[in-house]
Amino acid sequence: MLEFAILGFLADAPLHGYELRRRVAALTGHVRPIADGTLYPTIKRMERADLLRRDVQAGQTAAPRHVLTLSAAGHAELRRQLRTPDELFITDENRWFTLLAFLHHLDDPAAQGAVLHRRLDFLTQPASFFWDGDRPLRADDFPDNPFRRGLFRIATATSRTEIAWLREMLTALTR
Amino acid sequence: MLEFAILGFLADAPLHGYELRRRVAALTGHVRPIADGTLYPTIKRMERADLLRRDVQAGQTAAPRHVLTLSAAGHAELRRQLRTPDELFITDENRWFTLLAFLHHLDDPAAQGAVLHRRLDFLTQPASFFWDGDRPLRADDFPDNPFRRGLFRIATATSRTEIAWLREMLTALTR
DNA sequence: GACCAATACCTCGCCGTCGAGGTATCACGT
DNA sequence: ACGTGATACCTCGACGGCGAGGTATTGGTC
Repeated sequence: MLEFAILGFLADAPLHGYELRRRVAALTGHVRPIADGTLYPTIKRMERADLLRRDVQAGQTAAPRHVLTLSAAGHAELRRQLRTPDELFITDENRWFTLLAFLHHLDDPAAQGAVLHRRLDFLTQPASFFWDGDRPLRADDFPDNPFRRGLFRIATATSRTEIAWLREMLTALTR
Repeated sequence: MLEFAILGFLADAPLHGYELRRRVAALTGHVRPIADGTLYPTIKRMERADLLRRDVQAGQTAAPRHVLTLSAAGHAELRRQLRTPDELFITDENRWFTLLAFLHHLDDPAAQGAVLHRRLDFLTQPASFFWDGDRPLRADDFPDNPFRRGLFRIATATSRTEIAWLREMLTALTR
């Protein structure tokens, strides 16, 4: 997840770790802040895997900045993950949003459309938060529980908006 | 997270592990399926912490079922977590939805209202997925990136719906 | 009678993330 | 000259969750 976000942001532009941290925090950290102790080991791991290059820039600011640049292998890995994302990236809203933030890096409208289609399929499947055996429960099944009713109301509104957008996008992409 | 969902479902009714697994999967697994190897060790941990009791029911079905019942300490722990949730439960949509699913177990309208208010405060804060220094970027800042525009459109619609619902609920709760 | 799927529970090793600590430099106020 | 806050990077122990394995029983099929 974090690795994916790093690939995405570095594909936008080379950055040093601290700035990367701020951007990742804004994108996902709005929701789930990212710790120092997570970021730097991840960068090291990606460096060892040759996904990125590190150029130390001494001077200027306080501490020497390590400017991170995506390698060719890094670009390839980003495109691979964008083209064939894990199921979690389709179903988990946090991950899906991150995917969407970088989908423009996949320079192939058909492949982009395929990804959007997977999300649309997921959203249009019958689903519920609660079941009675095989019967999906709805808001009306909780007349005395305003919180669960709210849950359904918010989820329905969100998914309607997104489905509408996905249909628009798919029409535009295949035209 | 998983522990919280278990507390919530067992507060609804005593369940055996397998059924618990299905319910947790429907609530969060819609988004993030939960593995066997996560559930059972968690149950054990909670049993050791006296949050729940286990009664083995031999016979009937295939393997002997372990019916799990929330203890008084378990109920207290659930209420404690509902009353003073970690920040992550307010900001992360997945966690927030789980919280909402069980907020009715907090039998105190004022405390319920306080939790809703925290969420409302979070949603009405200025926020963006992307920043240019201190300036939050908007959909119009990405004229050539339909995916990021979509991101903004979906996020805005979701948050509007939820804010409206929260305001309604808060009026109803304090009346 | 043999086989297989479904039910139900369990173990273990691995990995990503967190949180609390630490280091060093520069800018700024007093 | 001194302290403080911001910048920037790093380490390490702990923990939650995953995935791949395993066991045992029941009920149905060939």
